[in-house]
Amino acid sequence: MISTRGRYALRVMIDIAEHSDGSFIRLDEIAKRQEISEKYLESIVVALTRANFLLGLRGKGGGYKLTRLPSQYTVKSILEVTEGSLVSVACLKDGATCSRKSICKTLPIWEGLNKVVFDYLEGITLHDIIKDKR
Amino acid sequence: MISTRGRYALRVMIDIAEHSDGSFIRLDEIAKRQEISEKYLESIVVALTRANFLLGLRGKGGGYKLTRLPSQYTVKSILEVTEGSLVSVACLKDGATCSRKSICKTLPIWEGLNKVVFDYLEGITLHDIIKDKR
DNA sequence: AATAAAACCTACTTTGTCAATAGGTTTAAT
DNA sequence: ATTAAACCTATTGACAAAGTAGGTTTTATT
Repeated sequence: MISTRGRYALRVMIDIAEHSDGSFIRLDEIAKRQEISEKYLESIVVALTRANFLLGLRGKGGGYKLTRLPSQYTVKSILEVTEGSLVSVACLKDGATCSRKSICKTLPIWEGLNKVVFDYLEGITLHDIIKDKR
Repeated sequence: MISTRGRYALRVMIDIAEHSDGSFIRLDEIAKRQEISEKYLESIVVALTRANFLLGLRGKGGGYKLTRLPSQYTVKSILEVTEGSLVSVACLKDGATCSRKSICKTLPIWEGLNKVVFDYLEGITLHDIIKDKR
């Protein structure tokens, strides 16, 4: 299940990619366009900035812009930065330890599911999403 | 994200499919083999029984058995019965209403994700899981 | 230098769901 | 009559998601 955090993050990235003409874009503009609470967006954008997905400029005339080309952002990377692990099942989380791991008949199913999801989300970039519009 | 409910349900179904010789299998045996709280399993098995995935027999000598062949249960169907909607994103839930639906650039992505997940889980049956063992 | 506008930071609250537990009731075989 | 099983109802505790509130720092402009 992908939460609002990740979904909003993707919408922000798309919004910036679409409206970017080299200058910085203010968060309140994005919030208005996307009809999302600016305060909530703040916490999401922080994650994107810390991961160097966005460059933030403070003060008057400030805002955000992309640090790379739209084709360099996969949907998967954006979701991972904002949601943490994208893994579909607790058994596959990083520190997960399970005594039945070696005998579990369902584990391979979850690994397969994971792969299918990852491959799909890795195959889509910001560029793919905005290309028809701009 | 698939929760313990659905994952346990799948393990129960596999367990019954593997140990079934036509007779009923007691829940406390399953719970012991699978190392899952019997009480918790109860609430899960109720859902499977109500959906006619299992047949329950009360009283001495009672237990559970499958109502169909293992090849007739897809992983998707088992998860859906126990987890409710398997949908990966709230926007796609049944009653979901969103004013941005028609203009949303991310919606097609979630629809695609859904399809990928559904197709994968629909392609695996109980029989596929147990076939090498029995 | 003062001011305004923007990002940035910290903490809190509310809500809801998951996971599990507890204790009792009904049914069926012996 | 007794025992063993499924079945039913209610409750709890923990945790995370979603959002809110209020203040601090940085930068451009006047």
